[in-house]
Amino acid sequence: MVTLKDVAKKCNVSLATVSKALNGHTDIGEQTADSIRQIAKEMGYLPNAMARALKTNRSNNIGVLFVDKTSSGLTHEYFSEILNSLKVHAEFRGYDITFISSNIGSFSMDYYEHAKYRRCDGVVIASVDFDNPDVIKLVNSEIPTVTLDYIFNNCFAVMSDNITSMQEIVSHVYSLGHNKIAYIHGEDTSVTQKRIASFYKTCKSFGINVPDEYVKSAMYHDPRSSGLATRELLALEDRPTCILYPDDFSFIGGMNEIEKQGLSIPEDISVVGYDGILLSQVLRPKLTTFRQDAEEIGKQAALALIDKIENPKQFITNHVVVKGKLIPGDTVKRI
Amino acid sequence: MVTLKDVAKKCNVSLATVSKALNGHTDIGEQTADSIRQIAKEMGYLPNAMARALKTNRSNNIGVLFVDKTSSGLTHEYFSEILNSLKVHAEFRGYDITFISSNIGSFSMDYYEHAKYRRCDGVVIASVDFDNPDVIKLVNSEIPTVTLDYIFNNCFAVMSDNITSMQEIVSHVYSLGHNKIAYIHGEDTSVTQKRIASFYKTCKSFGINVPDEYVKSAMYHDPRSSGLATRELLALEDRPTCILYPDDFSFIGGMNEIEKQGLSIPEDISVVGYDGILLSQVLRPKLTTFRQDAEEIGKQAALALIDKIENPKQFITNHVVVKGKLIPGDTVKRI
DNA sequence: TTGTATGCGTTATCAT
DNA sequence: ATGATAACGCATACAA
Repeated sequence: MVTLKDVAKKCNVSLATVSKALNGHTDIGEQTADSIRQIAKEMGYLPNAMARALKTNRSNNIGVLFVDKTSSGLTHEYFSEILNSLKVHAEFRGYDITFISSNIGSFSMDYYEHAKYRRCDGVVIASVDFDNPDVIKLVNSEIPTVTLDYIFNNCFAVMSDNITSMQEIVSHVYSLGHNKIAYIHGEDTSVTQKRIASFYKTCKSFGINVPDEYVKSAMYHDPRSSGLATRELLALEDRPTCILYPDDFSFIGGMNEIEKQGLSIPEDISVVGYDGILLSQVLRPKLTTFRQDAEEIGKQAALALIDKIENPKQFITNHVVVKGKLIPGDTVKRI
Repeated sequence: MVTLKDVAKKCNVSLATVSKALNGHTDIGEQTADSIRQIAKEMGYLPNAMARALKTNRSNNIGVLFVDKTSSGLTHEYFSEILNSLKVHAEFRGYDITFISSNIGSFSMDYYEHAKYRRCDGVVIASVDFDNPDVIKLVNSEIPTVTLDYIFNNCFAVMSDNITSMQEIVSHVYSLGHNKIAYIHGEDTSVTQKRIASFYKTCKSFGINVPDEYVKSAMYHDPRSSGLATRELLALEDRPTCILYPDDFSFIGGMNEIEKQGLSIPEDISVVGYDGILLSQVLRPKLTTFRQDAEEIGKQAALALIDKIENPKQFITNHVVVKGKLIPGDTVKRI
């Protein structure tokens, strides 16, 4: 381990001078600084992040909290895309990413304690379970936080645009002649509530009547439950002409059910997914879906959090809405 | 921030005593220790990981290096499952996970420097690009490392069993009467080489002749290239009766091509995937595939690395092979 | 412009 | 059984 002290000795200057030179302070002679940097590099000097953090009380490390009931958060492509984007943009700004969880080591810490223990400068919370007391404790703590797809009143939030997205989907489907539109939605979350409300509202704006039996409950990322809902919808006396799914992956369950009944997409029934994951783009017929801009969501989260960390005084806590984009495919027939 | 000093003051003992009590040293009086622990808890004391790391030269943090040419590593379900498992088991042993990358902040560090800077106690390397000089530098450094699916001579490796898996796949297909078996493989990596060799060897052991045109090159996780390869195979004069794909996701490309030609699975052509991702289990017909035990791979990687970190002297650097499992589906017809 | 000295919070050594 | 103290590597206030 080569330390500042070693470099100082080699350079015949004081430790403080080396520190300043390496950190680009202006009160060091031009050539002195240059030669110090040069020698430090030659010696393979690397700052010790721990020592620096201890001294400055800043770890340059941001925590990521993914709580998923199924603990499959990472295998959900939407989240892994966000995580990747978050990582890229945080790293660009000099921050590393550490996962936060409870149960670290033999005894358990809650999220706040874990983040505090690691001296995270901030935490990004992507979770379905915002009612979790531990999550609430973290959000209300002095640690800067940013939430995804959920708004706390004292915490910056990055929201995917669930209102507009449903508007666009319904409008698209309606413009192709459909007015018997069914919606299979995911489990009850604030995101789901928004989508449902927007679904009803948009339908109403077009004068579309939505019978109760056209709105089915299923689970996100779960083809089985969407398959069951699909079966129910297909069994209706007055069958819908188009079904909206909770997400692209769940649609697979619907697809299976539809094919099983000898129906074909989109000739006999039209369908729309949600998320725009890779899968939706490689299925044939190509799935009509709504692409959430996960890259942008991750980026906004990183930038907002870092801004909050670095400029706490002037930071304005509000929320930003990230627009997605309808991706027309070949699964909605013009009728 | 409540520190050891604060607790010491409250307890009317010295700072050293508190430290010992909290760390379970035996040279502290039973009741003293108890009351100290009690009070520390009440005061909400949390150790400062940075200070501790500085002093002990151990960060209780392990780095994860995912290099993917497409930088889509995380969106590959196989890897995200491994990552999740790694995380769970590392956390259980008291270690947190931090991503390692180059380009941290404005200037770039290589992987070794990054890991060193963060004082990672060890690094897990999951990468396709093991030729990368920076990866090699890291592996050859003093930092304990564990590689996934690649063997360096001085580094513990966790290997998925690519030899046996191909044996099982070919045996299964052969047992159902196929002897015209085509293999679409991924890009050239050591994993691919093993699978190809095992494919040829197993075929030979059954007396199956494999014409050169039955072995096609495509890319992992890329339905397009597998789709093209499928087209070529289907155009063959002497068409194979079964096609093995690089992975489940790539199979989608083949599926599209097969359907496009009006053929059906498995009546007209049989197919087998690889990986056993969620998707393979929800498609209908259910895809016959080989499930890699990503959970076990992540676990073994975590345990081996931590063992290497905590018992460097007695640690034996070798490799462990994690067996997967053939998951018969409905895509291979008995002929 | 450069150097000295202090302390961040902890662990560990050595006294007592 | 308990306490005083040094040291980990660094940044910084202050002195020179």
